[in-house]
Amino acid sequence: MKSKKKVTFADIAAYTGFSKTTVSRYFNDPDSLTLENQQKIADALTALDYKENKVGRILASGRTEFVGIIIPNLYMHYYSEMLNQILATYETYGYKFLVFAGNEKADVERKYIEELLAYNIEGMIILSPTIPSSELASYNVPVVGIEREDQYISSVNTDNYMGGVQAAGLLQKSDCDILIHVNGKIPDTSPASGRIRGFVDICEEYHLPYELILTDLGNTFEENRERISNLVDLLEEKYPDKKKGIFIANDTHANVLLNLLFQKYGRFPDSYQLIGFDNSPISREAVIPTSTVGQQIPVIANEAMKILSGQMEERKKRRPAPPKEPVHKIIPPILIRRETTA
Amino acid sequence: MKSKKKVTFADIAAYTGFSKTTVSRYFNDPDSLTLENQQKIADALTALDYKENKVGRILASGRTEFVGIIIPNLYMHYYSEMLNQILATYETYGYKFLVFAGNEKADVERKYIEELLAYNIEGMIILSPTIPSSELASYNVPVVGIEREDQYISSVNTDNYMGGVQAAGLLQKSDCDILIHVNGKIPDTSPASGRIRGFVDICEEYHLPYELILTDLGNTFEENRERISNLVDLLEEKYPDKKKGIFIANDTHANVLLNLLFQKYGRFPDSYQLIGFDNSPISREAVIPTSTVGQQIPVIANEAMKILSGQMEERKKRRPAPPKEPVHKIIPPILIRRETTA
DNA sequence: TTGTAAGCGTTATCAA
DNA sequence: TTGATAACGCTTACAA
Repeated sequence: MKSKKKVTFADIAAYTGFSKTTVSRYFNDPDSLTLENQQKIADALTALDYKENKVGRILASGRTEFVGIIIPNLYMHYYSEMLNQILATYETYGYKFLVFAGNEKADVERKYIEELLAYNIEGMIILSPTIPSSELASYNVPVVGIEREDQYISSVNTDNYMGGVQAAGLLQKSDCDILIHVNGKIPDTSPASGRIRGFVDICEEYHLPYELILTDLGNTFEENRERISNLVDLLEEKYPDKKKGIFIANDTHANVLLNLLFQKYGRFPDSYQLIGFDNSPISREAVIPTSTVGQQIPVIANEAMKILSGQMEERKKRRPAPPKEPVHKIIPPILIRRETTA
Repeated sequence: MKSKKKVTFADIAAYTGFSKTTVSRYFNDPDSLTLENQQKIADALTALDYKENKVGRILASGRTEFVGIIIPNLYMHYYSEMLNQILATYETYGYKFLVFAGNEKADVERKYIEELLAYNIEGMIILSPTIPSSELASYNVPVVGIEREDQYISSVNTDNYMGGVQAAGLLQKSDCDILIHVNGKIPDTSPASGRIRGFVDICEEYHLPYELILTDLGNTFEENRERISNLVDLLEEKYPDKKKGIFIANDTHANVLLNLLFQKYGRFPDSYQLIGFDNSPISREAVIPTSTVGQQIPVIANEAMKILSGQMEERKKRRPAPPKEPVHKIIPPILIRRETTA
């Protein structure tokens, strides 16, 4: 509405009679000015309604305080909640976030990374599984991956193995006749594959009858629904009089399964036990609150930024320590018992 | 891994024998160079492995191609999906997004806006209802609001009035004895208040018996659940033998209500009809697919960027047109009939 | 079609 | 404790 031109250090300098340098110091090392002069500059700042311009600062100092985020999408609760928690670290670490949703297309994500680099981002957090960590590492910028393949980059992951152990253990306690783990076809390099190993190890250790159903459950809700419906038919045919303990890949799928059972029986039948993964909102909001292996998303988000910020700060030092080996932080899951298990 | 120092236009200029200006022109107006020289520069670029640095460009040109987004949170589907769709406009408009989740605290959001301004963002999209549009307008940057008070800023909103009309119309068709609209206490300035007016107008026009229940339903799932449970008790007491047609504030609340009924009756009872608002994923993933007044989120996101980009481009012109009156775009909702209405 | 030179708003270096 | 001056990497008149 009012002033067209922006107020700069030069204006403040002219107004106060100091040099631009002194004005700069007021911001970056105020103790090096006398209190009196600090006050003079402070007054000028308000008198002229100075607004800081970080672009000049970036150019001169090379520090953008930008962190790039590549996320597969935001319609899955897991990702949106993770992004939410990462954004919240702004209060702690002060880094701003440039966010791209890559939709798991490698070339698209590559383009986004180029773009991020052009803005001199200081680091990246990668949730998308698409681009191999070897390539990410070659960009020569601190990178932290979350729940993705992480051989050549630092990462924060849920202890998926323990999650599988917890799930199998819970089903064991509820006297199931047969334990079933339903999941997609997960590559061994993905942290999520640990869930399967944890589940199997417990079943083997305690000689529990179990079955692994590793099959693509589809990418849309309709596909999920149809395939899980088929699964239910299959299980009821194969184990008609048995109590079935099901550990399913995530809470969204658990919800689909639960709804199918409810529609069929009007309640959650005694012949089933069910446990999901993630502790997504849907697990609480389902027709019956669903048991789940909970990921500690706020903890994961904070650890990721802690590691990243450590690496970014290291780089800014006059004589940075040589880049260390990638750090891999494992966060334990929290078993959440609700109404779909005894 | 390799080069420490970055390659700049000066390096390209030295390598090719051209000036920095010519190199710059290669990027911004390539046709002004001979094809031969274009090739020379292109070769140098790859030979030296040049990576663009947009910070210099921003400083010199004043154009950041940044758009700031202030969003209340990401755990509500509506917001995360809207953000998803806004991010997707990058492919069309090329603007990058700096995202903050403000959690509806006015002073926090103000701080974020200051921060955004310091990075010379060219425009803002505001989803948060917290800061009055009069204040947003005073920042002197193009602003588009979405589903919030918008007197002094441009905006894109769902046609909430029509949504209320559609909901009441659908309930009317299914022969309900009493129509009930459940909503929070919405200020008249919020676009969402139109839903109430649309609902009431139809009821009045067709002389349908109706009741308005405008009460705070709480901010957490547990609060929602308790208050909606009380609501059900109330309704069953007040209208024991009547067919109740309920239009409720949003799909999350509709889901809570639906689950309560299912737990009570083992199915969706004939004495109810139910319609929500938004077309959130939960409306499809509920125990019974739920009817809803659908918001066209991708359309809204695109319109918002269209309006914003128009205003931003206008500002860049040599002689910008005087800032016009705020534009208010209304997007019709789409009635989605599923299994909770006849 | 190409070049010169002056910025853009800070910070960094060296001197005073 | 303060200041002059030179970057930072690019764009943009204006000239040639």
